[in-house]
Amino acid sequence: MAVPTYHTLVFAVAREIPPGRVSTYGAIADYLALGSARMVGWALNKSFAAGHDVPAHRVVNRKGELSGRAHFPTPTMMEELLQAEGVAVADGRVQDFEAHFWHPKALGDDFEIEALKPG
DNA sequence: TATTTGACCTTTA
DNA sequence: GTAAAGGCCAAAT
Repeated sequence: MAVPTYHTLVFAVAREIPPGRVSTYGAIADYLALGSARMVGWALNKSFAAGHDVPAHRVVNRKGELSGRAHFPTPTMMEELLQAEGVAVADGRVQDFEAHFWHPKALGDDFEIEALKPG
């Protein structure tokens, strides 16, 4: 966390995703205005390996599909967590995805500064 | 130091 | 309308 790399920003934004809401790789990438959506998913992959407490289960692809479920400890963990938060998931897809969609921009323009503050 | 990979998105045929 | 390929850029090997 000492040096704000791309992961740092992705982790910070992912952590700020409110429960019961889901975001997309493109939304995070667009908010960060860096790299591309691929990097977001790639960064989240390391989130578990690095032991970060990042709610990666709240991040899905543009179609609302749980594309990253296969990378979780268990393939059903992602779906279980979302359902536990009140997000309806069926067949590996988020129901009413647009209704649960959440854009990082909702945090405000000062978030990225707060995220980089040492804590 | 150079090459390969990656939980995606957008555009064109 | 569906299908395929390209583009994006950083991190690990």
